[in-house]
Amino acid sequence: MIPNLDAVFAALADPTRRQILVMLLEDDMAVTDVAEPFEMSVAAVSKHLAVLMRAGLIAQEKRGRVKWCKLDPDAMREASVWMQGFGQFEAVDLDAFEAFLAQELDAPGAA
Amino acid sequence: MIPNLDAVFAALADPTRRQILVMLLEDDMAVTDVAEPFEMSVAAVSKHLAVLMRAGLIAQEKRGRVKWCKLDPDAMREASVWMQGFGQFEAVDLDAFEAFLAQELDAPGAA
DNA sequence: GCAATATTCAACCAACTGGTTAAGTGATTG
DNA sequence: CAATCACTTAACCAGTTGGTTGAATATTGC
Repeated sequence: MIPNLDAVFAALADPTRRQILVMLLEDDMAVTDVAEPFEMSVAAVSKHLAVLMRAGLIAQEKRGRVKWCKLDPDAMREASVWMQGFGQFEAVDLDAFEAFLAQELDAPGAA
Repeated sequence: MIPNLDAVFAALADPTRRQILVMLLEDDMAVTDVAEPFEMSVAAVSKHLAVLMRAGLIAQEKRGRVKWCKLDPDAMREASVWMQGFGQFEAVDLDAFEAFLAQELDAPGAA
């Protein structure tokens, strides 16, 4: 799947949406509960969730009349990978970092 | 400095601006040269550069009548740090990763 | 079946975005 | 000095965004 960086970054550019993502980091939530801490209508939050959906940042699953929202970390990871070329780890030896990652992926949790 | 995540992500949401950043990864460039590969006016590119400036993603320095543009990686690093909580390294042992970073920062390039 | 709940849809609005062209501002060069 | 070059600003335009309210659509419980 080609990550739509336009949609991902545009979705992340709004503070309400970023806060929603942080909330979903804690736990999956219903739309109404996502909307609760915000001083805006449920319809507005529903639109924000649609934006996050289109960007692939969250997934939604309808059970009964409740739609559960959960993080979908793939899209953000893709965006993060795109960023890594820009000096994020400039103080770190990149080859060693890649070797570290390879080792971790070979024997996860073995460190 | 508090990174303005709104501005950084909004700036990254446009493909023209991302391409400009990639170009600047190669080398610092004058505004006219940044504009050359794009099928739009220099004025439009100048506006894109202003957006990247406001986001802190690039720096500009005027020498004579030429304004040189260079990457300023701090803002993107801040945004990247924000993202890291969202499962980016979920397949990786995070404690080991932090230890790796600490070691790298102690003895940079010694690996 | 009816009322309440959960969520979205539709229409609307003000503000912002990304582009245009034309004019303005400095710096350089002939 | 005058023309040119590098770049920004201003005014404008169409399309998008982020919010509103009110109606529509399921689903659930009494």
